[in-house]
Amino acid sequence: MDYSELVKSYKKLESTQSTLEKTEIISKLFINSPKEDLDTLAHLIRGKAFSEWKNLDLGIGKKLIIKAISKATGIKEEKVKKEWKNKGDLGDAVEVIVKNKKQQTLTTKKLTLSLVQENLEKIAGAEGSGSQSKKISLIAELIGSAEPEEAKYIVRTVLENLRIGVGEGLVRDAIVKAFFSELIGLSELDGYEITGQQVGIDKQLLGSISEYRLNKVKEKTELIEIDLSDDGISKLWKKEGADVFITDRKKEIEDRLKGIVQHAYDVSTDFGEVAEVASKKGVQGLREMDIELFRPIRVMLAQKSDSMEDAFEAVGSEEGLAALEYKYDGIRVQIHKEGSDVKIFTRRLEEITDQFPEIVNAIKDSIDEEEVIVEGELVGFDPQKGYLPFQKLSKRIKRKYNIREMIEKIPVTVYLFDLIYCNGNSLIRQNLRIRWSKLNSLINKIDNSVELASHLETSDLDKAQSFYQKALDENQEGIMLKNLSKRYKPGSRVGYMVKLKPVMETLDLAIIGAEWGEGRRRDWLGSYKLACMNKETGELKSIGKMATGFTDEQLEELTNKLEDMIIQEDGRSVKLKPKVIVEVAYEEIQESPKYESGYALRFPRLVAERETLGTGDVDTLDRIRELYGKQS
DNA sequence: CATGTCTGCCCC
DNA sequence: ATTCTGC
DNA sequence: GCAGAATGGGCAGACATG
Repeated sequence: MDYSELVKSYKKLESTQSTLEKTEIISKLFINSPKEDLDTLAHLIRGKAFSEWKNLDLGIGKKLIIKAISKATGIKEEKVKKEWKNKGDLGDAVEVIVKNKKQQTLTTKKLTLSLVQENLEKIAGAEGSGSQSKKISLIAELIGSAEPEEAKYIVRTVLENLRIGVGEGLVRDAIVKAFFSELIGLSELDGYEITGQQVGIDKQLLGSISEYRLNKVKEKTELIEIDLSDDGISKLWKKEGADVFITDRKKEIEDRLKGIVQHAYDVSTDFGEVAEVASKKGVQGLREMDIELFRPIRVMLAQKSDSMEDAFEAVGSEEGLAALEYKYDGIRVQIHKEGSDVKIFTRRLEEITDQFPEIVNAIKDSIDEEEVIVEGELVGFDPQKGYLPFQKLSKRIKRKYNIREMIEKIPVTVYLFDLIYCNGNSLIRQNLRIRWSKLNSLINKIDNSVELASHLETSDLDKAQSFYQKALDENQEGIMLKNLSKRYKPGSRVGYMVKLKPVMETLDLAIIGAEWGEGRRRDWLGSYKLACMNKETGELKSIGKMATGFTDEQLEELTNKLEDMIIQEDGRSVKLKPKVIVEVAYEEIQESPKYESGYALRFPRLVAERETLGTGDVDTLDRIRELYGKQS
């Protein structure tokens, strides 16, 4: 497939916000794609170079892209940066630059999907001395062969930030639409006992089915009237002689198909594979895809809750019963074991087995079952000092050297809370009650670094409150609440699993700088540098940046106000007269190697603008120190 | 060889 | 991680 | 309610540079 064809679709996707339209555009691409491009297409459509589980990195960021653009076009880096600031997007910038350049040069070779993919693979494979310049050359080569619009999307793809509003859900729906529009093989779906070959098409889908496909359908189908819904089926197409019926239960069937595709993706984390199986083996093929040991599946995520009452409301079963667990401040891990082989994965499916050899051993000792996948939180825990802050634990995550030394310096414990797979059986469709009790039964409770998460099943709010308090007293983040009758849903933020954390005090801080935004924030200052007051010297000291919590309206207002206070501009960042004071929420104060105050905020976000305050009213460094001291 | 810059579907 | 936005 | 987008601190490692 020519890259230009994909680019046409990118453009359309970027220009509409309608999910139906987007699904339609993507599904057409899938339908028209040659078989050998399906895999590449499935990744590129989301702006990803590779499938997630493969652990391939491009190692390219904005700084190197600027060099590549400069190299490909002969435009100075400074000018590229200027255009970037101008457009609020490096892709938009390169488009303009290439457009101006094109007047002088002839286009070289035509870009195809496979050529783009090939270069991306070469980029990921480059390492060692001189590898950066090699990567830059490979990108420059693509940009050099690209039409302006193609260059735009190549740059965005390399940055893995396509900004066209296509995520996982849309690709899933598009796969359903592309390969199962006709719903041939309806009989394979649970609950529908249908023999023969029929085609069910919803009114909404009619617009998208091509004449060619319709005729194909006619060729191989034989009309049988089936009452799929309580209301019966429409005869519209029968009158015109097509063997197609319109069902009012389209949504149900479609949801079922989406569920099948979703499950296939959840266990494979690879839309390329899902698309290929859907195309070659159909629904049955997808259904046969299942969890495989040592191939991590996507984890289930929790929603936020504001109070214990809300939390119980969200997850409580009929009798108001819920499972409560500590929310440990560590790393979410999924651990696979087969005999004496153990692998540890993070929630982004990165493997961190080598970093935690003591956990590998402890798992072997704690679990006798041959094959399991368990899930838990890996926490820094020192028997002498108690739980360690996340910052300490994080020193171990990406470590390649001195691993042994760190086992003693930063000891860890893993608190298990879920069982996903056991001896050939996936448990994700089982409810939590079953998964938790089975997990309990297979953990040998011996004294090592593997424990079960602190867990309480109750419907009593008072008991829940004291459990929550206990978690906080032990320096954990809060608690999780889970519905015991619900299944494991990979990759989803589900409402029946919520987290509850205390509301932190807020700080009043001065805005002393900012950075111009990108994408939807291209016209606004999108990130704000904050400072507290050193009372002794009367100086404002930086304490971090804040970039979330405001509405679009607030962003616009703030930008307008702050534009008049710019003292100095340097590329994308501006220095500001400290006039605007904001109330900022955060989760924790951390020691910082980066900011003047020596501290930084963990997860800072805007609460409100404090229009009545001036720089004399901002919180002092002394107060920050005091709050920091109170944390542990 | 020491230091600085950049990167990460990084971890949170 | 958090938060807002549009569907 | 969901998915998507835009952004936070800080860590180790990999290269580039001098």
